[in-house]
Amino acid sequence: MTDKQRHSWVSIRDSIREMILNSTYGPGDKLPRDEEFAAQFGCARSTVHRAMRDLAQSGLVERRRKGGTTVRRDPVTRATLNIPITRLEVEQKGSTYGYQLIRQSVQPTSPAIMANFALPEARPMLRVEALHLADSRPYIFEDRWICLETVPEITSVDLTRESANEWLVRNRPYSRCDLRLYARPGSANDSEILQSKPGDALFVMERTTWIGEAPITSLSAVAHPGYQLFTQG
Amino acid sequence: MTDKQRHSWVSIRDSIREMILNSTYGPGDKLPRDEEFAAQFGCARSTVHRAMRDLAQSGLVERRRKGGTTVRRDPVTRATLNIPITRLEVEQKGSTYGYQLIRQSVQPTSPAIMANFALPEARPMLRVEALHLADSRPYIFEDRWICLETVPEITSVDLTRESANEWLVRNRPYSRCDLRLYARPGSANDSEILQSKPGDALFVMERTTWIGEAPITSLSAVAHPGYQLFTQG
DNA sequence: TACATTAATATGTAGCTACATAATAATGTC
DNA sequence: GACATTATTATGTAGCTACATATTAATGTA
Repeated sequence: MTDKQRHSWVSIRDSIREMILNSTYGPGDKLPRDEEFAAQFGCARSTVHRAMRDLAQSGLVERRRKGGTTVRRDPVTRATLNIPITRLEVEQKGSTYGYQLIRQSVQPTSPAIMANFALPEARPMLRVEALHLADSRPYIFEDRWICLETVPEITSVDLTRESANEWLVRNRPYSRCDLRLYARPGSANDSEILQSKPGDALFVMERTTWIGEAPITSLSAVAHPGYQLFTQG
Repeated sequence: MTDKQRHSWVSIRDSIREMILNSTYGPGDKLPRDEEFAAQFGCARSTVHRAMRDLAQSGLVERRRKGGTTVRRDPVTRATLNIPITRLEVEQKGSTYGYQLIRQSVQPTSPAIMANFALPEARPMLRVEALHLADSRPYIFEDRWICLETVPEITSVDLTRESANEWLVRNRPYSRCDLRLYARPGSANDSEILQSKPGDALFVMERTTWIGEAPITSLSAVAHPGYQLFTQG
């Protein structure tokens, strides 16, 4: 009795995931070809393909041309982080956003920033240190380097009024973003800026972006004690 | 001269992104319909659709049926975190993996864990405290709660030999995963287990997973001082 | 046997059609 | 004018065909 109802790729995906879950296909096993699954489910290969692409993206299976599809031996947890503009993050929590430029100057790239960009030699960059506030309390301190060759217009932006964070995100989409997250103890300098106590544990987000091969910006954002980063399911 | 060469959805996506980048379409603007773009580029609507889906997923545009496609006013940085099994993470760094069960006992759900699962009432859970080691040094300490109703088989697993982390990830795929990341100062207890100094800043990853509506596990993983979490671009 | 060449194969992509779905706009009725 | 009903519209999905691409397997040759 061939079922003639249409099958959504979501239901196909769930069926295949279920089979992997209940060990019909175990870790390392090769799955049937898309065409076979299509025949089995009574749907088109394109529908199976869509389902498979999703399973591959979520890290459950691996696909290789000619090699076929295999269940990953070492499943990974893949989570998508949503990092909004800081102002919006603050406002969404119902707080009043504040912004404060601390320092800005043109400098040659520091070794650490060169490493972030994987640059072989130093380039002129604008270094901007600024503080984001929530209800007048320090929220996130950012130490940002902006590549002047890639973003020359930044010099004509009044960074005392508009944060570089916001200007860049609105005016300079990027094609690649590297992220690094870690914790570090607050220094004396942190204490002063973030009004934290020395010895507080601070959450640090380092972000480096490119457009094509050209470096845009690299920054380290240090959050106030108690800050938490969530996934948006 | 209509170009009859085939256009890949990647190149279409890049073209549209480029237009958004160079302000042909600004934040909040409505983009042309897929069909119009297709005519403009000389490709099929499905190709534009594929490109648009990618742009929507990366957070640059928003799509709504009938409403059309608009450039997001508040672009977000979307980054995908890859959280592998701890053993593999350690081995991939070239270190020798070690594992040590510290405690395990059946307990009613603690209020904090109930909140993570959004459970209205307590359920019997297996609480497992274990330490992952890299080259015999503490790497990550995990305090895990496993729902016995959803995963009854866990009671027959010898958790002194195999980590719950590994058993679950191999045997219990999840459909939903919530993640929370933050920093906290090390306590005296942490110092003992992680061999950290009191006052060290510790990186904490809290992870809660479900299969369908059923809770699987909720854990807090505390990493050794110096631990960093990366995105895999 | 060793190595280069060729064939086979499973996934990946582009293009088309047809229809589904959600959200807005237009319309009708009281 | 207020509200329910209906049409319109842009995206979303399913199915099909054809071809591209990467990789393995098979084959041929020295």
